[in-house]
Amino acid sequence: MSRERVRALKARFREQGYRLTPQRMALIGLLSVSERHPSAAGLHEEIKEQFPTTSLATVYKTLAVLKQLGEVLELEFSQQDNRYDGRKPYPHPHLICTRCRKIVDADVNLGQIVEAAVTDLAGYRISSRRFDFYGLCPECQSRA
Amino acid sequence: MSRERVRALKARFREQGYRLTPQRMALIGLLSVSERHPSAAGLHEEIKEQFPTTSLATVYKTLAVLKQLGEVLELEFSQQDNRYDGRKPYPHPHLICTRCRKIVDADVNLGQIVEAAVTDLAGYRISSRRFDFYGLCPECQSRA
DNA sequence: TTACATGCAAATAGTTTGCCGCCAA
DNA sequence: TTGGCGGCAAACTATTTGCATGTAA
Repeated sequence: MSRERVRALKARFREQGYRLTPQRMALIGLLSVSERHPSAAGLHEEIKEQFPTTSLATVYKTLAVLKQLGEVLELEFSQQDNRYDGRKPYPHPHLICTRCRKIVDADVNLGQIVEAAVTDLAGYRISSRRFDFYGLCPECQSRA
Repeated sequence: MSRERVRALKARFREQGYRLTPQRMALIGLLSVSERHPSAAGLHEEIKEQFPTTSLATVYKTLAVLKQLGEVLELEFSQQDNRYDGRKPYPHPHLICTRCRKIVDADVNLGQIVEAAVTDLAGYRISSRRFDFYGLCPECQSRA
């Protein structure tokens, strides 16, 4: 539940010696609620509704802190905004619409399926993984 | 075998009405051989050994053609160079070292394992997928 | 011959950084 | 009180684009 997630994130900030500024609390609140895997720019737009002077740089800097704490999952893209998940900061599969760029969680536990196979694969120490599915969401299919 | 791959790629260029310039043939040759998932800049460096005047823009433009033909797999990253695979242009899992950035193919057929589950997942029409594993390669582990 | 490709340079865009003033602890 | 933080602007970097020249077919 998002209220708990907010509390947990604030606690982690405090215990790691990071200051809890209004901007950071706002970002934590948004990330704890959003299921839409927002971009930094999107988060910035939302935060400005509460704190109009907030800069995009601050959003990026706070996301960097959260990444370092392992409290946000970053989905990298090369020519589009990266997308962030603060509700489920651990690797999990997504459904990514190649048209509208909507990202939702895939309801299939691929992690467990291949867990045994990937913990020590070819001598690698696996620390993270990325299972993404690209395709058209139902809405875009009907628009086509 | 890479000689066949070269032939196939040249044929596809011709049949699609694309010209086979020396630069393009060099790039096709490199992509058909390289198992290291090179970056555009890396390919540019290699091509310049054969054709010193070749520009990076031409490399990108030719990669764009190959992408459109579905003859190269592009692995996107946000703050590092994208990486390309012209030998196996279809989705397949990789092992990506988070330290040295080396990328090798993962010898596990995840695609087949979850094939049935993902062809029509949550109403999406899946067209592509990305299964990447991040971690330390054996070399980097021993250096740590 | 001529439409398409090359190569240069400039533009683009997401992200990061430097610096100074400010405020959370 | 004070060292970390926010905000602004500039820097950075991978990639894309525009255009004049060159060349594959």
